[in-house]
Amino acid sequence: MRYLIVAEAYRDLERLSSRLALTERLAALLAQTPADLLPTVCYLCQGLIAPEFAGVDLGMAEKLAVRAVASTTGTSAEQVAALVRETGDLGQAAERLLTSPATEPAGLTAGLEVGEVVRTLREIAAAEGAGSQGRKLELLAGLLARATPVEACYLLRLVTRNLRLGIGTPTVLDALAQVHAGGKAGKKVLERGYNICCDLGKVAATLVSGGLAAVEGLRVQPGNPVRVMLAQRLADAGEILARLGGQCAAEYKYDGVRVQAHRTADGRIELFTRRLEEISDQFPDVVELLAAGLGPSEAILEGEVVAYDAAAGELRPFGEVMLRRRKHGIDQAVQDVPVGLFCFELLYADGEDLTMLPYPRRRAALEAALTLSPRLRLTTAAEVTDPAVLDATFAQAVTDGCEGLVCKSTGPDSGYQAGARGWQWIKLKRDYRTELSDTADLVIVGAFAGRGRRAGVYGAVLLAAYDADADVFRAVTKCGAGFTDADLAALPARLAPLQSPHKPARVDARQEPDVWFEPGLVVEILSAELTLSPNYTAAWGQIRDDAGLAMRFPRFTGRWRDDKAADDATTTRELAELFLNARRTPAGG
DNA sequence: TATGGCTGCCC
DNA sequence: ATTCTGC
DNA sequence: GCAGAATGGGCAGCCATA
Repeated sequence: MRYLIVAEAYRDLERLSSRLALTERLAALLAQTPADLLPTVCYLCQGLIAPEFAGVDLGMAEKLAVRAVASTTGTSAEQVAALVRETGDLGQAAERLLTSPATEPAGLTAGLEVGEVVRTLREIAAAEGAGSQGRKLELLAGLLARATPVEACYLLRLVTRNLRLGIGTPTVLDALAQVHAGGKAGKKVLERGYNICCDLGKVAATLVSGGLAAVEGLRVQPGNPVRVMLAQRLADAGEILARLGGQCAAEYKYDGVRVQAHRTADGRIELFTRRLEEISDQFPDVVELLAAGLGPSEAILEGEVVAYDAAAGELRPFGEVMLRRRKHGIDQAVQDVPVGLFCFELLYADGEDLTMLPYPRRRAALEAALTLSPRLRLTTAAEVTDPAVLDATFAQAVTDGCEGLVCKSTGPDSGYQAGARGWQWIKLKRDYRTELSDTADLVIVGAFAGRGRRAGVYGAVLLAAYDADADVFRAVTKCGAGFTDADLAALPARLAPLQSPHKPARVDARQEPDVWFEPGLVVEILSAELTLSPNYTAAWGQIRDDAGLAMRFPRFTGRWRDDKAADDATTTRELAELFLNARRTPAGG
């Protein structure tokens, strides 16, 4: 099958926006795909070359791809990068370069085969060791040299993991159902199949070879990760309870790494992250905890791995558990950063799929399946029916060092919805509630060119706090979330008078924005918390010698502080105080 | 051998 | 992770 | 309300290069 067929389908998809039309066009592509290539084309439509949990990393992304484009088109990497900045899309930039008369010796571009595209990308993924970057570059450049401009465009978007077609896995499932399962009716079955095996190619192959019945026959199986259930967000206790039918189980939301632990029939224990990465090697202590404390001979359970001082009963911040995400020096790291596993779900036990059971029964089964120990624990949970009690529970959770609560439905609808972000689980976090959150009024000192749908406007801004002692503005975060299209459209005009050809004298930042601005425009920024930062210079040295402050999950609140001048902005001293107060009293007032 | 850029993956 | 937008 | 696509900080690993 020619890759051009796929690329042209992509081109059509990109121009559509109605979901029905997208599904229709995708179905047409799948319908003309030979059965043996169907799994591959499904992966390609997901922006993958293998199932997520296969662990295939290209080790190549935009920067290397830019060099490959430069090499193929006989331009410089700087020129390609400039075009990327202008168009907001490497695929488009390459397509333009390949189409220009200077580089196109007409007719020489025979085009690619789907098979060779995938084979070559796998070869790129496999390349490692000295000289591997050059090899990856060569391989991609080789493909590009024979690709038509449209093929090059989507090949590059595939490599940069940014297909931008307006379709995701749910739409591919829709299309698959339409083509091979006799219409929309099959969608639910396919969805379920995908959610429990996490392999769209396998679902497609199963469907084609054995029909819908075969897909229905796919089973949850220890050793094969299940797509995790996700939570909605809400800021108000009353609303949450209303959504959950007046009653919920409020569980502490720990700030760590979510893991899905599998014990297979042979007794091995494997840990997967929420994005299906295998991380058993990084947490041998967690594997041991489960080996000792997990009853069922086969099981799938979920919990949060949290840096945890068991002796003090103290939950440690997120950053500490991240130090455990390493490949080398694990033994030392295990000693340096002790962790606990706080369990909250049991999906499978002793041959039985529990995902259809309502939450209370799963929780009971979880409790029965575990022999708890100081580091192997259950999440703190409470049945709640009163908004005031929910608020109090929330406050306690934050005081105890948690992010907040996950409020879970206890009703008949409370099965484990693999892969779904439904309303059976609702998150309540401190920063969702403006009155409890720390906002800062920060000064825009720079901006970055937008990508994709933000091409042509700024995609993010560089923000600084005011160091009143030095009369300098020190960078504290970038921010691109929270801006509406209208906000973004308005930004260039607001900032134009402040634009500077170089970093302004009163700005202290290590980042290199595409455009600098004299401090003048102030915006309100909300964040989950302040963190120590090796990259941002706000309050540098005030808390720790070699660190400044940055923001976790920054977003624009929508409030332009036109009433404030730059030196009325939040000061670095105030940020330092906020940081220190947050550490002493997690409840924050 | 040390450093820095890039990548991938946690949140 | 959070947030916005088109359907 | 779903699905998709914008965007954040920061760490470790790997490779290229000074």
